[in-house]
Amino acid sequence: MATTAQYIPRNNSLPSNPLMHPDSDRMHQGTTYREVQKMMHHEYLQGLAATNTGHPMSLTHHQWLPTSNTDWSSGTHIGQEHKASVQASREDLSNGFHHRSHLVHQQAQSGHHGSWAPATTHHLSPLSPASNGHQSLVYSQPGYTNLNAMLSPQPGTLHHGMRDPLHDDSASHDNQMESPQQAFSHHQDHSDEDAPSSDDLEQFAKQFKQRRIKLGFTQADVGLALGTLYGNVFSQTTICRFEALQLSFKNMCKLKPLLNKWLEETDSNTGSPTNLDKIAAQGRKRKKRTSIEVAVKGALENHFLKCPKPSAHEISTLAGTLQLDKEVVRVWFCNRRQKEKRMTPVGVPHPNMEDVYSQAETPPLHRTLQSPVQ
DNA sequence: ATGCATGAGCG
DNA sequence: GCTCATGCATA
Repeated sequence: MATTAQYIPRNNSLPSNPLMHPDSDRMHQGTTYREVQKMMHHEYLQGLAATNTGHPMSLTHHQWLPTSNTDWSSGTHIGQEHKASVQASREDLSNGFHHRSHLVHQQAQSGHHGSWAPATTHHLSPLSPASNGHQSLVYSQPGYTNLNAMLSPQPGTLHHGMRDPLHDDSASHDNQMESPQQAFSHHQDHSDEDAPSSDDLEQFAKQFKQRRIKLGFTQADVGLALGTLYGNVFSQTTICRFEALQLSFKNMCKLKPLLNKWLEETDSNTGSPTNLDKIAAQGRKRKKRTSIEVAVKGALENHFLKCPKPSAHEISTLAGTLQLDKEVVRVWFCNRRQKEKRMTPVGVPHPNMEDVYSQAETPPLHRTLQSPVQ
């Protein structure tokens, strides 16, 4: 029953009601982003400018598309004054050379003030008693990279290496990496928010989650709060993925400052009212989620292993064979590829176990650590 | 927590 | 048509 289905009847709330305007997170006119802008310098935002300049309005009208012409897409929204803004970084700053440069376990800050640098080794009791509150809940950034450290990872620390830049071409020859960023030599300027390392992110995500829970917020709350505080609303999904390191490195970098800010703010004024102003439901029409059978999924997986990027023709063929819609297959591959690019690639539950690769034939995966989730 | 989906931006 | 950020809907 990989049946897909029709459109969703779900909700017919109406469009014309400007009051609750659901989405809005997609069209934002920059407002607060200056805030973010300074936080994350360069490229992350460059795509920003082009926010809602002009959408080609779906060239492809899928049947399931909107009947409701509603909001989304038709600008007007009530802005609550803040409304999103950032979102930027849409494009893959292929020129953005420096991301991933962090991969080099530059657990920098060798000598001095090694805040939480050494990663995974000492962050065990992060949730310090709220009593002291300040102190170092505010995760400071590494600030600068110690070149020396970069070049020589300590023997004991080279554990995970998430998506490496060089990809083992063992199986995939096609993968065109976006950019050849060379790890070093990226000047790290001052500011305060510089490119965090993978370890930084992992650490932060972990602590973030702990604090969040301790403070009694759900992932959805946080997503909403970010909207009210900084103008960027995020869904529960995104927060969840952030905590689980299931976003791309770049995306993690982008979100971190925001979440960090929320964290600071939130635990500084403890007991403050939970800004829960739910925004109501959405009115977007979406194709109903296709449920692909396990067997079929297996087949897709196999194809993926052989060829992560099938041609259009290949997709149709496959679609025909599997009795799926071509579009569904195409999207499946896109999603599958995207998963592979996350900080925590597909199935890599345990950080430890260094011996797995002895017999495992894990494809293009490089294990990463990702620890127990919740 | 995750699977499938949408859409901007970019060739 | 792809990548990438993001999210609705669902398991």
